[in-house]
Amino acid sequence: MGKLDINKKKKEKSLLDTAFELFTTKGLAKTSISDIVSKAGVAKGTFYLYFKDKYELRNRLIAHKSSQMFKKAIEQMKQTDMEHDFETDIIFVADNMINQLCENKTTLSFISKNLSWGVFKNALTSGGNSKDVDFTDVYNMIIENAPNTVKEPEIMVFMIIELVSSTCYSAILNSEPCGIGELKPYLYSSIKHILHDHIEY
Amino acid sequence: MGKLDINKKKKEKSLLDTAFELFTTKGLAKTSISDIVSKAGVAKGTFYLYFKDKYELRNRLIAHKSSQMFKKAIEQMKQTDMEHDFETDIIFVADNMINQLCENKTTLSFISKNLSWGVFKNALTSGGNSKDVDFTDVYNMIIENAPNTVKEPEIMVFMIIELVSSTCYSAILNSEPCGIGELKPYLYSSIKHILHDHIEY
Amino acid sequence: MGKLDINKKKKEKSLLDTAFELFTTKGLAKTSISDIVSKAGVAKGTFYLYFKDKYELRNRLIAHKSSQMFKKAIEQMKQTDMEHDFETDIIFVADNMINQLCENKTTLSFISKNLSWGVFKNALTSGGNSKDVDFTDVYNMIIENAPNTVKEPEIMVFMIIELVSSTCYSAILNSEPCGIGELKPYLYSSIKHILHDHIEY
Amino acid sequence: MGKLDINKKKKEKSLLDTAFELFTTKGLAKTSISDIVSKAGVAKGTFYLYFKDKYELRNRLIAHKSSQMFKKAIEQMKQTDMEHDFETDIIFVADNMINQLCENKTTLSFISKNLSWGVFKNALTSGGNSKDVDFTDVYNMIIENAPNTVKEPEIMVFMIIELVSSTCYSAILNSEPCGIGELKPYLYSSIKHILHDHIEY
DNA sequence: TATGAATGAGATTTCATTCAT
DNA sequence: AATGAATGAAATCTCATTCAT
Repeated sequence: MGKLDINKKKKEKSLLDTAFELFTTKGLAKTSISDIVSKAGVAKGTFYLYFKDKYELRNRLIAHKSSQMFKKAIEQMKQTDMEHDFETDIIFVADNMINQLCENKTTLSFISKNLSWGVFKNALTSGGNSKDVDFTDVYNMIIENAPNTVKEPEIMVFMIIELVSSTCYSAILNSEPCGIGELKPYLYSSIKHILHDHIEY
Repeated sequence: MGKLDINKKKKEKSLLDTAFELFTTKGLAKTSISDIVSKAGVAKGTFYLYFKDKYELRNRLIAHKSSQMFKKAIEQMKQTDMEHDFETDIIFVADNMINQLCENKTTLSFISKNLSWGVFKNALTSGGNSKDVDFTDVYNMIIENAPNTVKEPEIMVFMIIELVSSTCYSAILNSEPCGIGELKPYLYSSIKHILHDHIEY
Repeated sequence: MGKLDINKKKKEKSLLDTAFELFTTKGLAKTSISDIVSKAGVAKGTFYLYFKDKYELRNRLIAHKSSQMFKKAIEQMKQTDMEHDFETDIIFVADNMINQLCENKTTLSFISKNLSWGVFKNALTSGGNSKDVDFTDVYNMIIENAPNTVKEPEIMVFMIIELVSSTCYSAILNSEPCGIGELKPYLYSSIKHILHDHIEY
Repeated sequence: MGKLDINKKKKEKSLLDTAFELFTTKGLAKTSISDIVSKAGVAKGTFYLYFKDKYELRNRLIAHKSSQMFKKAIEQMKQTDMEHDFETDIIFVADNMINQLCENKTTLSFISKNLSWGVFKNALTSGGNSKDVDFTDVYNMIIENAPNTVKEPEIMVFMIIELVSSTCYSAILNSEPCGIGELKPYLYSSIKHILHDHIEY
C-alpha cells in the first residue's frame, strides 16, 4: 500500500471516527456533514469522495462497530480454557458482548437496536465488500459446533440476537425496568430455553 | 362540543393522520412540516397551534397507535369464552397484537421498535395526559390475575414485550429469517419459558 | 386584489427585473440565485416561492420581453395612418421590432436567438398561463388580413422570424458583417420575396 | 509521429468525442469537466493539458464539426458533373449541408445556431490555428466564381447562412412548422432571391 | 506527461418558524 | 383560530482547479 493509499485510509478513518463521536453525542439528525468535516479537519468536498451521504456513513459505522464487537467476543471465547460446548459458547459470546456494551455505552446507544437481524444478516452474507470481519466463518463455526441436530439454527440465532439487543438497550442505558446485572439471570435463562427449543437430542 | 371545537378536532386529526401516512412512507427524517400541512390541507402556521414540533407529533402518534392496539387485544381477550388463566391470557394478547400488526404493516413499521419498554412504561405511568387508553388498569389486572407469586413481574413483561416487538418487525415486514407463521411456535414457546422463569409455584 | 397580492406581485416583479439585468450583464451561467435575491432585496427562500429555478425564470422573461415588443409593434402599426395592406403591415412590424431591438441591445442580446419559432409558437398556443400578451389574436389578424390566398402562412411567418432574428443579432450587436442600417434593404427585400413566394394572386 | 504523440492525439480525441456526446445529450451547462473526463477515461488533470476550460473545448468542436461538413459539401459539389454556375453551386452546397444535418441530428443540435456568422467568420479569418479546413480558399473560390459583379458578397453569404441554419434547426429537429422536405422549396426559393438581389447583371 | 485526491468557495435548496393580516 | 408569505440560517452538494506523486 503506497503512501497515497495510506493517506486515503487515514482520511476515511478520520471521517468515520469523527462521525461516530458526533452521532453518539448529538444524534444523527442533528449532526450535519459540515459538523463532521470541520471536526475531522478535511474539506467538505472530501466527504463526498468517501460517502454518498450521511446515511451511508452511518451504515458503514454500524457494520464496523458491531462486527468489531462480535469479533472480539469470539476471540476471547476461543482463548478461555473452559470446556467448549455449544450452549456455554453462546452464553459466553452473548455475555461478552453485553459486557462490552456496558463499558461502551456510546456504542450501545449508537448501534443499539441496529445490531438487529437486518444488519447481522447483511454483514453475514455480503462479507466481501469491506475488510470488516467476515461473520460467515464465525457463524458457521457456531452452527457446526452445535450438537448434531439444531432445528432451524437461523431462527434460533435471530431470536437470541433480537432478545439480547433490545433488552440490553433499555437495561444498560436507562436501568429500565432494572439494571443489566439484575436482568442477566433471566436473560441467560431465556437464551438457554431458546437453545433447548431448537436442539433435538 | 361546539362546532368550533369539532372543527379544531378535525384539523388536529387531519394533521395526525397525514403525518402518520408520511412518516410510514417517507420516514420521519424525510418528512417536513411543509409536507404534512400541505397534504393535510391546513396552513403552515396552524401546525404550531397543535404541536410544538414534528417530534411531539410523532410521540402522540406512537402512544395513540400502540394503546389502540393494546386496548383492542385486551377487549377481545375478555370477550372470548376460553378459560382465563394467566399464561393463556398473555399468549392471547401477544398473539392478538401480532395479528393486528400483520394486517397493518404500516403501523408496524411505524411503532415497530418503538413499542418498547420506554413507550410502554411511559404510557403506563403518565396515563393522565390523553384520552388514550390508560394502560395501568390493564397492566395491573394482568399482574393481579397472575398466580400468587410472580417474581419481578415488570422484568417479565419487559422481556416479553422486547422479544415480541423486535422479532416481529423483521419477520412480518421482511420475512427474515422466516415468516411470522413459522416463527410463532418458537416465539410462544419462549414466552412461556419466560413466564415460567418468573412464576414460583 | 388585496394588499398582500399587490405585495406578492411586487416581489415577483423585483425578482424578474433584477434577474433580467443580471442575465444581460453577467450572462445566465454566471448569474447565481444568490446574486439575484441579494440585488432584488429579498430572502433566498423567497425565490423558490416564485420560481422553480433559474431556468424557469429565464423562460418567463423571454416570453414576457418578446411578447411586450411584439405587442408594441402591433399597436404602433395600428396607429399609423398608412394604408394597411398585408405586405406593408408585415414590413412595418418587422421594422418596428428591429428598431426596438436596436434601441435596447440588452434585450436583444437576451432574447437574441430565443425569439425563435419555439418560443413564438409556444407563446402563440399556450396564451393562457400568463398575463403576457396573447399572440394568437395578433397572429390571426395578420393571417386573416392577408390577400385571400396565402399558401402555408405558418411557414411564411416562420421563415421571416428566423431570418430577421438571426441576422439582426449579429448586425446590431457586432456590426457583422455590416451595420443594421446597411443590412435593412437586403433584409426587407428578402422578406418581400418570401411573402411573394407564398401569395397566390 | 512517435508513439507518444499518437497517444497524446488519442487522449485529445477521446476528450473531444466524449465532450461532443455529452454536450449534445445533456447540454453544455449541465456537462461538467468531471463528466467528460470520467467518461473519456482520462484523469481530471489531463483535461487541463489540452484545454483551458469547457468553453475552449466547445469552440474547438464547433469549428471542427462545421468545417468538416462544409468541406464535405464542397468536395461533393466539385465531384458532380453538373454544370457549375454560381447559383447552382451555392444551392448545391446548401442542400448538401442540410442533408448532412438531417442525417446527423446530434451535430445539428450542437452546432445548430452556432453555425452562425461569428463562428463562420472566425473560422474564415483565423484559419491558421488548427488543421481544420481553411475556409478561406473555399469562400474565395465561391465569390470569385460569381458573375463579375456581386454586390456585397459578404452580406449575401451572411444572410443565406443565417436563414438556412436557423430554419433548419426547427424544421429538422422538431418538424416545426413543417418538415425539412416541405420547407426546402421555399427555402431555396428565398436563397435564390437573395442571390439575385446581390447580382448586378 | 499523466494522475486523481483534495480542496473550498459557492451554488442550490430546504425548512422550521414568525408574524401581519 | 387560521392563514401563508416571508424569512434566512443552515444543510446538501457541485465542481473547477491545484499539486504532490
